[in-house]
Amino acid sequence: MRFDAITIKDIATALGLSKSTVSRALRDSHEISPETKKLIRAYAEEHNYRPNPIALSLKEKRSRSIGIVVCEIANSFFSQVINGIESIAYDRGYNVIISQTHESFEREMIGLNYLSSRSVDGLLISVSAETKNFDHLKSLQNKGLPIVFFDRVANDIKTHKVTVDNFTGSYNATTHLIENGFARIASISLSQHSFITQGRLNGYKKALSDHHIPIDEDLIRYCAHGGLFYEELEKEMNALFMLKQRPDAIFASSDKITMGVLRYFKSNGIRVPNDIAVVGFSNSETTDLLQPSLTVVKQPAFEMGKIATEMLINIMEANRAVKVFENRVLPAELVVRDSSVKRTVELLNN
Amino acid sequence: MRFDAITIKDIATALGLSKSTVSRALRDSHEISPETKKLIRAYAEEHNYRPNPIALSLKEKRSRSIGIVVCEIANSFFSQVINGIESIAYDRGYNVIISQTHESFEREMIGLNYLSSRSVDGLLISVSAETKNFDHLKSLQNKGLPIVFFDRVANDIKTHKVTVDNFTGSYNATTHLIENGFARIASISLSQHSFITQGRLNGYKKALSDHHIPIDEDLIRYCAHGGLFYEELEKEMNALFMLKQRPDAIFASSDKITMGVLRYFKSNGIRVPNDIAVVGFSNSETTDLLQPSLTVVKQPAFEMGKIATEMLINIMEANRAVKVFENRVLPAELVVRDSSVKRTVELLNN
DNA sequence: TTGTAAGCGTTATCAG
DNA sequence: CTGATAACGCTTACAA
Repeated sequence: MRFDAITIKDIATALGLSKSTVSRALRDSHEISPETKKLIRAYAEEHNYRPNPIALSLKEKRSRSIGIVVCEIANSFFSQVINGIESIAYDRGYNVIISQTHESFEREMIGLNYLSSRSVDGLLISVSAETKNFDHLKSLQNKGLPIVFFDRVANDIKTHKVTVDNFTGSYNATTHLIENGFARIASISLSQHSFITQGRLNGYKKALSDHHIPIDEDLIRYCAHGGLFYEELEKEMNALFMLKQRPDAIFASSDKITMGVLRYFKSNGIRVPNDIAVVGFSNSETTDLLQPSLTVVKQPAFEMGKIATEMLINIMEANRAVKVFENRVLPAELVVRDSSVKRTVELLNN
Repeated sequence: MRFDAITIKDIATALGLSKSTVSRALRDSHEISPETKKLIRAYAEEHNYRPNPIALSLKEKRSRSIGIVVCEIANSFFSQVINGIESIAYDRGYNVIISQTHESFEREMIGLNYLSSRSVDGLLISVSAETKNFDHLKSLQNKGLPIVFFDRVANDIKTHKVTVDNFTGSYNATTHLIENGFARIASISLSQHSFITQGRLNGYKKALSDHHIPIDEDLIRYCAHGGLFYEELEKEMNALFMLKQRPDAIFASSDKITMGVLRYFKSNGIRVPNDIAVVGFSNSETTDLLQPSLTVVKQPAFEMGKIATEMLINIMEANRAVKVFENRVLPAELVVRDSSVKRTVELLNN
């Protein structure tokens, strides 16, 4: 496909045929005689002919590629989603191009610009923690770009969406803490305006009120940059630990934040779960190896990627404009481990 | 850039000029009068004109994109490398397309096929654990595709390479274990033929022999698939623990394998470092939070990505064929934590 | 059944 | 200073 790439034209001249004949033969058109076909295909095979996808894109005005926008591929949740996306996309003949925002709105814009200029045929996006305004996405959609949101969605854009049941996930996690004897439960999450924060916070609050525990706004903290910078998280944690009444448990609502919380405890000599219990959203594959093993709310990330991609391809390949959109909500799973259960003396030595 | 994308032709007809004039004005050619330029640029600006990169690629026979092949983006080491790659690539006006092998030779071939057919202008690759034969890469290179290897390189392909000093990294890790009183040190690494296994194993062996410890081949194990499947690793670990003389320390030579080893110990109730000490190659950002905190050999992943990309772009943009290649070796850092140091009684309770 | 020509968006060459 | 034309690789009316 490079310097010496063979083209249809080359085949045509070599065989003394026309470009169109060759093109048709290669696409197995019925209007080409079997012998000619055979001849052409043999030659193409022998010379390892590969159609030039760039020329095709130009002609067909589509690239057979899907753009993905996530904050960080280093985040287990997102890398699992990406694997799900790829598993479907490749089967359906699409390739994916990944763009990272690193939780920055500006980077999101740049990435989006690139992807759309690069003529992706569709977009799968989980917006950055900083993103409050969705006009840029609306405008892309208005220009005809099919978009499907996953995880961090834009409420007011009409399209397919795949999310996890943030409310129930948090509700269960919080309830679990309450049932294990914790009552001053703090919450630390992404930026306040974020879609997932809303759901997760509501689940947390509902669990508290269902158990007649008053909601203390001092215990509810946010990280505007998703805890991508440790300092951001540290500030919030410090605030929490300066309270006259310290929390006895903490519910962390994203992978990055959960790890930051543990790091904070470690560097400040705060022991889990003795001094404070922890439950966090996380899809990391090593949470069971942590000290102590971590109770997590786990999302079906791979599944989410698959579903989002199927939805997207459905829009892309639809003959008429899709008007009715689906809002798919997947269950989150609570995995109970040691970080959220009061230790008995026996366990101390392990 | 989609359905309603404005083109040079549109501008030309709207302004009653020719395509060439518009094209030239947009590229700020000196042969266009200031007024015409102004007019055209104003119109282009107003209508948000963006050159179509696909048309450009077709014309220029290059896509301004770089292909990346790694085993898994979920692996911290590789996601850090990718961030390094992006940091340079975007600055120099290149975009990146990522392909994952999941340690499979077949997938590597498929990905490579895609990337080359997609006309990437250059390739950055760390081969899969299964890859023993490099003919496919040689042939791509012969077709004119610039390639730079990082981390897992192909020895017999002549091009730039960036690796870490695997030998010294392992030597230091092993020496550290020896100096801390361990003598039956096992090694578990990627497939035997892999470039990095060779270096890491040699460092391990040299450290042993420098300290007059005999090399016991029973203690040297390999994971042909890089420990991507836990069962693979479990088998090797079982073999190790079936020995009459069990190892008292283990040196794990990749991120995935290191985590697998810890998981093995955890599920078999083997305590670290009491029952066995552990040092492993890892770039994971949570190794300090593990139980116990993990002593690691850490690679300058981001740096490696940056350097590899600079090298690649140098080849791609060179006016004459590059004949002299560089083999850059970066230092690995040993981070000593608890998993490799015999515990005193005081430490037991934390 | 096969060939010719136009077009996708762009730039380069050559005229004017 | 500006315009017409060809070319990149491919598909597809339309002609033959």
